Amino acid sequence: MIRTVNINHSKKSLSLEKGRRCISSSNAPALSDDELVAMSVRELNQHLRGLTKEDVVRLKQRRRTLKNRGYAASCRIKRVTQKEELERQKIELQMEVDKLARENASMRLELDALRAKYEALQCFARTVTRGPLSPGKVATTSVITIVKSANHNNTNSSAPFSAPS
Amino acid sequence: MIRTVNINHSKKSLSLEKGRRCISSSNAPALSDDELVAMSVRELNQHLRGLTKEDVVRLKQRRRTLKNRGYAASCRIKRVTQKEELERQKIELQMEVDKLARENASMRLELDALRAKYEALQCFARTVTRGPLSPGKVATTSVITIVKSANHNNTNSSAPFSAPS
DNA sequence: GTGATAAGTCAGCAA
DNA sequence: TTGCTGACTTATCAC
Repeated sequence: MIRTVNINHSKKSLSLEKGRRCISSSNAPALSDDELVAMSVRELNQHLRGLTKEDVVRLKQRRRTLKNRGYAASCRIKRVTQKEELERQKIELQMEVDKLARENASMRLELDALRAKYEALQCFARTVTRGPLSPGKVATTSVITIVKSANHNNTNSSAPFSAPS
Repeated sequence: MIRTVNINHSKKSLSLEKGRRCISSSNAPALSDDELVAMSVRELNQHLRGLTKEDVVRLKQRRRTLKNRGYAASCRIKRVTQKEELERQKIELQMEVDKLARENASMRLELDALRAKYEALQCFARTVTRGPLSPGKVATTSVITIVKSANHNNTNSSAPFSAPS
């Protein structure tokens, strides 16, 4: 749904003279939309001198309408800005989730590896301590074997030296 | 910015008869807005018999305008729905971030504790192996090799049998 | 023709 | 009075 929007929608002049001054029914110079909308109330009152009460009302109404046009525009801009902001925050959060998930995974690996190493060392320590007779070859073999299969067990078996949390 | 909106904005009837049938300039019964907008083209054509070309155009235009009114309404609804959806997703992501961060923190603690335990055990193993008898250099060397492959941590190693965490 | 949407108009609220 | 926003109308686009 791609839409190529014409930028032609803008500035429907409320004065029928395409945004430039003109001579109204009286002798006062009329105002362009831009001038009228940018004018302060005090300035406006000065331009109101010598106009029909009806003309005054009309001019004020035109000013109000022009102002409303601007309000509507800023309202729309605000709306899209807020939406973009929400989307931006969403992307940001998504990236944070990804980052944390990666950290999490790598820590989990590290934890598992360390657990395996710990168990291996613990096994080794056991053999060493309870076998004062022939500690040599048996111990070495044990350690190497365990290390090679070092990924399986998750939690601590109660062991002589361990201090489980 | 809480606004109590009047639900009074609705259903400005394009037919000037407050939404009920009336007798038009010809003898055909006029249609309410709801009827007109819900009507299929075929049904509409049947109601168009015996009307001025001008009336036909007017009726079709009225139908189009009524349709547009509906389109505008669904456009607004869609807009707020999407915004709510974005906010919902944002909250969801935020919760996921929190959850992952908690997991992360607890794993980090666990990791540190395990590292400390590992170091303690390692210390102990070293003393035992190189202590009383000379129990085979091979075993000792093996252990030390494994120890070196452990990613070195800064966590305080304390007494051999202490139970950190 | 039908549906959607940007811009503009108006009503009505809030400050 | 000023600013904002919901509903409506109109113009315009895509299909």
